[in-house]
Order: sequence, then structure tokens, then C-alpha cells
Amino acid sequence: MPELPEVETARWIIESTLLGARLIATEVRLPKLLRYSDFPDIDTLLGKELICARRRAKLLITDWSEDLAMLFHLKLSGQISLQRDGERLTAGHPVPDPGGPYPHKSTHISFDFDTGWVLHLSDVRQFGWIRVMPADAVDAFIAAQKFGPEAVGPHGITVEQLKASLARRSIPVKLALLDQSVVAGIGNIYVDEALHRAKIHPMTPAKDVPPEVLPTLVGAIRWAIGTGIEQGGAKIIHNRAYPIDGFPEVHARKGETCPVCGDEIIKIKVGQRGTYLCPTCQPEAVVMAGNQTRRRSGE
DNA sequence: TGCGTTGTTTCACC
DNA sequence: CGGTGAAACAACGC
Repeated sequence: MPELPEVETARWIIESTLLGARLIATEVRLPKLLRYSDFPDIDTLLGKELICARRRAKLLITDWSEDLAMLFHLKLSGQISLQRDGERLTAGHPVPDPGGPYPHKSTHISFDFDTGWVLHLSDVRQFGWIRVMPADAVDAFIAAQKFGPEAVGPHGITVEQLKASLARRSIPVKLALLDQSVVAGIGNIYVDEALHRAKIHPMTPAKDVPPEVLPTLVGAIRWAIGTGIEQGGAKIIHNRAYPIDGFPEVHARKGETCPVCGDEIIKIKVGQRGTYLCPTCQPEAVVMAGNQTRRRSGE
């Protein structure tokens, strides 16, 4: 379930280990992960130097010498792991045996660098992809994704931007926030956390979130994503959260107690998505005074 | 063993 | 054209 914080952690790990390193060997065990690649033969990158690691939304972008770029999308269950001697740095979805040796069953691609670091890409579900492409085609590719403002950072979404995006949408606010053209980088974990923090029921029609609550919601998004980045991503295995310092507070914690009010966290479906919330902190939208109210017969 | 899983795309329809 | 809701899809673990 890599979302912005997990991808940002992956970016940071690559930046802090591989900047200036040269690729000297590759092993591809599952070529289909390169299915969208302009250069299906990964050895196009052999001998090239990694010069930059950046991120847009949930896309991880690495820039290489000789005008090449390699993009990763980790999708549901991708993971990158860097190893040298006894040291190991990992970001993304946990693999079944995190302490075991790499490569393992779901490590599909490995890169050896001249500095001794080895980059392993693992993916239990195999939905992720890697694309090697000309550097000058990256901007157009990203533009085509129609990403909205980032969730955090210098170009993080503003209250005005969010207000404009939600204004005429009747879909549940949770689904609007998962729309990458509204705000880029949020996924199912952090949207649950942000809505709980802002005390908004996920089913609330997007346009019905009161304007005075929008600054709270933007703050809650920054808090959820920011906390995720600080922690190096969230650990969710088989629908169960393994919180660090109480975070995540609700996601994948059905039946546990809400840290705010002590009520029991419940799980519902919102647009096919498993959704966790506190029924006390996040009551269903109340029909406002002045609006027409309806009563079922028999009440 | 069929269900659950998520980010993303596609489709029919209003 | 754009919003909506639902389905599809990738493949695996349990």
C-alpha cells in the first residue's frame, strides 16, 4: 500500500545511498515489471550514474547520466531495499519474511552499484512497474497523469485549492481525496487518518464539508502525511496496523479503541474501499437546520 | 477455495 | 464535457 510517505521514504533512501553511484550489474527475474518501459532491456542503464531521486505523487523518479530516467510505481505491494555489508534500508510494503536474506521469492529485480550497494525491488502482488525512458520525455509523461497539488511540501494543497476541487462534487469526501487530480499522493491509509483527525465522516458528500472545516482538513492531511514521512511509512500486514507511537490511529485497527474518545473503531465500505473510523468522533453528517428534513413513515 | 486487497483505468450513463 | 458509480485488472496469501 505504498502511498506518498512510503514513496518519499524510498526516494530518500535512494538519494542517501546511490547518488553518484554507477550501475555495474543487473538481474531481472520477472521481466514483465518492465512492461511499460521504452527500453525493455534494463542493461540500457549499465555503466550509467544515478544523479537524482525525486518524487511526484506516488511516482518515484530517478535521473541517470546520458539523459536516461527510470520511474517506479510501487502500486499495492512494491518495496525497495538497499543493502551493503550488514546494512539494510527498506521502504514500501513489507515482504513476508522481512528479516530474511535478499533476494527472496518476491524480489524481481536487483541492481549492483560500483559503491557496493545493491538495490532490490520486491513486489508480492506484482502490480508495480518500472519504466526506463529518455529523460526528456519524463515531464510530458508526468503532465499526462493530471496530478493535482501535492499533499505536503512547498507546493502542498491550499485551502482555496481544496475548496475549489470539492465544491461541486457529491461523492463521499473520502473518494474525492483519493482522486489524484484533487490532491496527489494520498491513499487509503492516510485518508482514513486525515478524516479521523479532522472529525469528518468519510461518507460526507464532498461539497457538504463546511467551509470553516476545510482549513482543519488541510491541516489534518499535512499531519497524516507528515507523520507518515517521519515514521518512514506505515506498517500494515494482512489488514492489521502495527502502529508506532499510536500512529496510524484508526486505519486497519477495527475493534481497537479510538485514542481521542475511547470508542470502538469500526470498519465500513466506502466505494469498495475498506474504511476505518471512530463513530463518535466522526458522526454521520447531520441535516442542517433550515434544510428540508424527511421522516420515514412509522417514526 | 473463493475472497480480500489497492491504485488506477475504463466504461456506460446522465 | 464532466461527474458518477461500478466494474475491471494486475496476482497472491490465507
